[in-house]
Amino acid sequence: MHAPKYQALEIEAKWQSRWEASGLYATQRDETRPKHYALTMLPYSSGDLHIGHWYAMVPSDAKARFMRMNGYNTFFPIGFDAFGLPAENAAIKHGIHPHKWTLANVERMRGQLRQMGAMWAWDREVITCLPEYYVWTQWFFLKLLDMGLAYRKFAPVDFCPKCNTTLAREQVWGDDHHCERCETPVIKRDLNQWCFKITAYAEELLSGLDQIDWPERVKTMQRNWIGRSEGAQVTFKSEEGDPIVVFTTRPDTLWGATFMVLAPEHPLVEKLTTAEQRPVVEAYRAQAAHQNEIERMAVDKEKTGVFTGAMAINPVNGQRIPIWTADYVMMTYGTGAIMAVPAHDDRDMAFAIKFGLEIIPVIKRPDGLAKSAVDIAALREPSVFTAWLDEVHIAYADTGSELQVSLQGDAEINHYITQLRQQMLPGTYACVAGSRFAFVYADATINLDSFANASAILIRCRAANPTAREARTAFELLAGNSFYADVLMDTAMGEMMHSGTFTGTPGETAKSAVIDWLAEQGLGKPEVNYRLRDWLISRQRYWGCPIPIIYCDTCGTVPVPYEDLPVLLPDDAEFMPTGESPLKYHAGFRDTTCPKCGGPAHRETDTMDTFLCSSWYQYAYVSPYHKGETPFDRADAAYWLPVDQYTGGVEHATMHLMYTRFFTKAMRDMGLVDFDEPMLKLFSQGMILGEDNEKMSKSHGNVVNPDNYVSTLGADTVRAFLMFIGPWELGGSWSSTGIEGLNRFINRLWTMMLEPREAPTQVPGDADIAALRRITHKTIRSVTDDIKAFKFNTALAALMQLNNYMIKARESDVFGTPAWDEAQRTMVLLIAPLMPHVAEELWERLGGVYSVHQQNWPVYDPELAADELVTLVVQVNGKVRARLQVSPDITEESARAQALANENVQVFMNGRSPKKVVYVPGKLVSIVV
RNA sequence: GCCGAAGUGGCGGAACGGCAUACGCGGUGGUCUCAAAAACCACUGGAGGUUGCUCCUUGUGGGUUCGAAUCCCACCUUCGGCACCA
Repeated sequence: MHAPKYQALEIEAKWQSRWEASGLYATQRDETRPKHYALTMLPYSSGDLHIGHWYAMVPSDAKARFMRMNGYNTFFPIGFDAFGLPAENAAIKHGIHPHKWTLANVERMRGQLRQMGAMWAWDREVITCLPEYYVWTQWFFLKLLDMGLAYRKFAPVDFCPKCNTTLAREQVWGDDHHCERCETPVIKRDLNQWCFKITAYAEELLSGLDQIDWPERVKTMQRNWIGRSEGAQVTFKSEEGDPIVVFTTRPDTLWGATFMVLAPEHPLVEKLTTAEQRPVVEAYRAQAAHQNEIERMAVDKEKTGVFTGAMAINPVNGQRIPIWTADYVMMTYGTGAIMAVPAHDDRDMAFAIKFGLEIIPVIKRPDGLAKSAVDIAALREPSVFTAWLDEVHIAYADTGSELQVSLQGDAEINHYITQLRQQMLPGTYACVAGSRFAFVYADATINLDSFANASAILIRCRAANPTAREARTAFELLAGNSFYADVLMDTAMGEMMHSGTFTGTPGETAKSAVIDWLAEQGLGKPEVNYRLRDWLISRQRYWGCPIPIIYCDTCGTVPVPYEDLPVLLPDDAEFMPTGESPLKYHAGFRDTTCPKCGGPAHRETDTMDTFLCSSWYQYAYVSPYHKGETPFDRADAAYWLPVDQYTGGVEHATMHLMYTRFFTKAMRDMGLVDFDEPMLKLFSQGMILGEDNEKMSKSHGNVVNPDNYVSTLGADTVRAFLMFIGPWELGGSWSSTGIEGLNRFINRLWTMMLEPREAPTQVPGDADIAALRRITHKTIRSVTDDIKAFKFNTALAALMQLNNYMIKARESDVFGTPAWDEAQRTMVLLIAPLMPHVAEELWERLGGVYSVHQQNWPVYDPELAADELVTLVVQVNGKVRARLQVSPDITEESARAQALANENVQVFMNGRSPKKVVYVPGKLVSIVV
């Protein structure tokens, strides 16, 4: 007699239909039990469930099943993100209507999803392209418009020439600014576009991250994306009196502002430019505008810019400074104008050096480092000077032509300058740079602390040295010597200098002290800036949710009244390969009447970014296609929301995960929900790679089709393998031999559970029973902890160990004992979340009542799981020299005595007596001799 | 350049202050077979050896500790994100 063979396909088909027929996964509100809303990111209805979907969904399902067995009323819904360009492309290519194509795909994917054996709540499925769904997407648009969170503007926007549509900023990826979907580099276009004011929630989107249990990497990405900067707004004035407002994060460097830069698109450029400079400025602006049209320039391109001819007045010291325009200043961030402080900003430094603009350091290096290069020919008696340097222990190098001196701290610098001057020949000069910037002459020392001194320095140095005549600024005399390279610029928060009454203000308080003073003087105010941009939602495509807006010649932009929703997509649009949306040419859709005046009007023909559909889908699931005043049933929402555990790919960190947080905050403000964050916990899985460790793609030829494996080895094997690959958050590579190993495991498990055996004739020993129960309870403990922490790979490893143990144990006398039965039942319960079909079949064959998935998760008994003997490691001088099998409650004295008595330990102690003995109960004895 | 993650046998990985290499893959030998596959059993980090043993080994170099894959510092490599954001 042998066990029946493990027939995966038969078992899986049988249980899938039984689960469905018995409504095992139907959703039920149950106020008596704690709820758990588990959610995996909804798939796009591509028509094919690929291995990446399996990799994302299977562990998510396993965790949901685990929660269910732990007493939670668990909701694990599924649906389809069904709008989007692929459907439209299919329509153009194959002449199939996107609606038909999409629904056929959904039907196919439903079948594939069923094969996965997940506990999907099919009764709450949503498909985002159905009017019953998108009526609410449109409703949200109107609500946001009512709240002032939606607006239309004409501006240059990112446009994908392949998809023929605009994109939101966060949908443009990488160095080459390519389309997130098709990887084509984007171009800029000036268009009228609808935007959502996500920036209105910038501060809350940032601070809310502290309240949610999300992976740090995702939170960090969102923080960087939001890009909060604290600083001040400061108003400069042109000589003619035009206010020029700048944003700066370093108001403490204001005294070092030696020029200003306006973005080429800045409106003031036109006004400020002098007649003389107008031709070059106009040429530059034209070129900058043109560069926007074509591909973006290389990242580390040489800085460019032109002088406008105008001068500004630095409000803190009255200094006249030139106003330039350059494309390194962006019109879209801050005010589009900056004060340039080249001494403490590397971009301004590069620009100043290139164009010969003055540089005045105003912050002292916190490290006190200074350097000085002295021309040996400038010294009376070089040997006397070097002897002095040696005597006072000042480090220097002699290059043959100059002494390169390194100095530390004010006292040393001052002492050095005094000595140096005595040694210098008249008509020569030397410099000090770093913690102090000074030019030293036999008869004077001049600090580089103001425009006036800068010119004085330049005049004297030019007179002293013919090569200095080429220098345009005093600073350039330093920049020309590579010895100074690391002390020329410093961006640290240091003590202020050369800054009037603020001189001496320490770095820690400088920023706030200056901001307070600016506000008092009416010169500026505190200001926070964000890198985050508003969400551009218009898409020039057909297959999306229509934007419910009507344009009327008399009434202007008119929202479609709520009662007229939904604005339906016409089904008779013509799909031509023109690259333009068919809606634009569909008279029946486009031409309408104004809801206000009844006159002729036309509809908005752009549709919405599909990320809108997925921004609120988790709310739709609680009561799909809701009919009523709100997008979902309030009682259902109150019970299920918010999502307790979300899982999905990290690629959505700054897109979907940002959008849905924004939606939730807006929904709270419209009174729909009473919480601030949509998903309390998030787990971001890694990516599954091909067998060659490369990203799966058709061009690599390494794409794995899950259906091939599901139809031969069965879904449970595929599930188990995907979870066994490695830590879920790190992703991993497919392995065609690796999956065989998991199939082998299930087969061995099957045989171990079901292979008949005659009852043993001997009574088993107590120790054998205890050992079996010990590993059983230990396994419960580790599998429970591992699944809680999403460590499915180690959970499976623990189950394999139990299986290996039981395979041997079943040959012994413990077979058939209550301990054996306990081990078998436990095994089935523990595998249930991971391999739901095998578990159900084994459960039935063991005589369990339907269904294993409705059983309680086993609880381990710490006493049974406790080790009877532990291995005590004995180290001599940090090296393992012996291992003792001892009872875990051994006394310290006894442990020490046994350790010292060990033969091998004595060999390594070599007759010496222990200096120190470290005892860690249950772990080790460490002897130091 | 900045931020984040990761570097452990032939491979995926485990351990995350206390027995390095759990579990799986692959490999070697064996059982079964006319033979092969499957299945099962044994071995499998490297070097040495008198085989109930030693030395070496967790990207590199330092440090802390009785003890470091694990903690600290510096560096190298790979991957991901951001990048002229004032």
